[in-house]
Amino acid sequence: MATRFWLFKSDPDEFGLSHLMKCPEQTTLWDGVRNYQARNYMREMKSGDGVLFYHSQTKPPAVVAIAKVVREAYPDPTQFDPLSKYHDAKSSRDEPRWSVVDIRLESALDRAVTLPEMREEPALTDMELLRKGSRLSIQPVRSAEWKRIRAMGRRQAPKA
DNA sequence: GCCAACGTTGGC
DNA sequence: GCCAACGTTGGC
Repeated sequence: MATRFWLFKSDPDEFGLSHLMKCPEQTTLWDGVRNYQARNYMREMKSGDGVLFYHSQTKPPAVVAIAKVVREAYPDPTQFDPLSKYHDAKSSRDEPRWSVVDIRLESALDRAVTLPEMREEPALTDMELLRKGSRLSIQPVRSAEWKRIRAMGRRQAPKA
């Protein structure tokens, strides 16, 4: 199956690129997702899939790094932990409700690709991220969008 | 800080 | 199974 591409939103106040860079092997499990659609996307992911690492709640919000999926979906341990804010009493170990994948940082972009820039980019007009009211924290990204954003993130912003 | 959009919950 | 109420997300 062909490599697929995804966008992961993170709130850098909670867990952003600087946190990911400090993780052992710059790898982390993506825990705490409590939205079924986002969960289902994680369950579709394959090792090697590409990840756009996005900071929300920043001024401006922006894609800041490239990562990749290095472990496919498995149960989110926080759902079983009564002390976790992600604890889910309705989930059971026999039938875990929530999943995680592991992602590893590949590289920070040379320059952040901001949301307003993306809105101005004709090649990106169909992106889920740019849809009004789009709140999904994990979204599929088309191959052409992936390439375009990577190009925009190189040292010099190319002409549109 | 505001508020629109969205998902979830729970009463009926 | 509908839908109003509520909580959350996230850009602005």
